[in-house]
Amino acid sequence: MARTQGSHSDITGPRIRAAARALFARHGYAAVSMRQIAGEVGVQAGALYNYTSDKQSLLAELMREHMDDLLAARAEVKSGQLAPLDALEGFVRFHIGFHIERPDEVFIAYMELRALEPANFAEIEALRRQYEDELEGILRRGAEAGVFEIEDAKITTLAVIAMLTGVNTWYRKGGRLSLEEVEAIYWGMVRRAVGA
Amino acid sequence: MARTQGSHSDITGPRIRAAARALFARHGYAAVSMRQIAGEVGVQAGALYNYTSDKQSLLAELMREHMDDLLAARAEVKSGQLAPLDALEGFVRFHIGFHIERPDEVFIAYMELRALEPANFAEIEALRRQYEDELEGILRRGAEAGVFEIEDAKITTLAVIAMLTGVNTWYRKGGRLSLEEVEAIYWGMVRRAVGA
DNA sequence: GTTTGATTTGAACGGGTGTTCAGTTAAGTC
DNA sequence: GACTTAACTGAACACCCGTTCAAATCAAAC
Repeated sequence: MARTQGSHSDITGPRIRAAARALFARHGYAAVSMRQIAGEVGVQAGALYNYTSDKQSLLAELMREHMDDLLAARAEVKSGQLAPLDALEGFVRFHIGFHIERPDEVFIAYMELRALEPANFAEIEALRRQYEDELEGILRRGAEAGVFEIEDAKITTLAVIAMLTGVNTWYRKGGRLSLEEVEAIYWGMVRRAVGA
Repeated sequence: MARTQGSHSDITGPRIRAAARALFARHGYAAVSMRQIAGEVGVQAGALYNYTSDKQSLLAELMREHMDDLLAARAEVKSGQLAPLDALEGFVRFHIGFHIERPDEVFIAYMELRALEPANFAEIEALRRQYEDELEGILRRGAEAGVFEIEDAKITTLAVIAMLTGVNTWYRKGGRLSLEEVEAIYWGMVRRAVGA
């Protein structure tokens, strides 16, 4: 056989990315083979190369797509027009809500950075920096306005993001707490941590 | 040739563990081959099997050693005799100090859990739970005594640990801040986060 | 100085790796 | 219905994987 019945790039392409995403998240980039991904899709390994130039690009594209989604979703929030405290609350709730919906993407974005070749790493890292800069801006504005009490804006930014992203290590849908409750708990901790 | 001059298990054994630790931390367990580890030590791959039964055990032993060190070091602190606020400050400073000195071990312990076979995973996870339980105990004691204001002890525990461990993602020796300054900044954030 | 035991080599094992590509078949077009 | 193009197979490529083991050599003990 060669081309299979019902085959179409609009179907196979997304299925390949979905399989790669799930497998990379569960086992790690290096531990997943192209044949495993292909097997999950129900296709031979060679067929993957109609959709990606190589394994590295497959990973890099998944990461770039995730970071683009993140920045695009965040860009819809006009936090500059809000008071620092409201802007910070918005950021905390946005971060938790967005990340909780995409556990696989988040896991890959944080765990597989070292698997990226230098050029891809620089690109993804720049996008991440861009996201962090938004939180840092909010913190600086609040500190200048005297509503936040922080020792170091840069470190507070990293500490808050580390704390928030940690949600993904334990949160499971249908668990003890609803998304709203989780957001409220973390917002309480962040608000107090910045002295507001 | 066979046995090489000056070879001795007291020397080769630690060198193998050190090489594995460094390589696993930098590239990840799955991406590192036994031949790479052997090459770093200056030995053939077969020689590694005088020191470990297989690759998986090499990883598991590194992790267990790290967790044992962590728990042993922590056991020297008698936090139960301290007031909750002092106990919490001690925990925060201990965690940062201990983790900052062992970036490779910490990286492996957090990133390679998924590379562990079920039995090894359960063992390491139990040790980690043990460590987290200590912080949770401090938080519960403080909450009952009315000196902490927290919504959920379990989640606060995980949030604080995620925040503290995040130090390892950016801290570099000889950087802008001293260990003492870093500890002070994080202690400030944690103290406020728990409402004290 | 000989013997014993510890340590390493080097080759081999079976199998898996990412990637390429000629050949084949289905889908879409006129 | 003939033709083009899109999609996929299956085999092959060169190489790397973890692990084993007889043979060789060094260190230590007597």
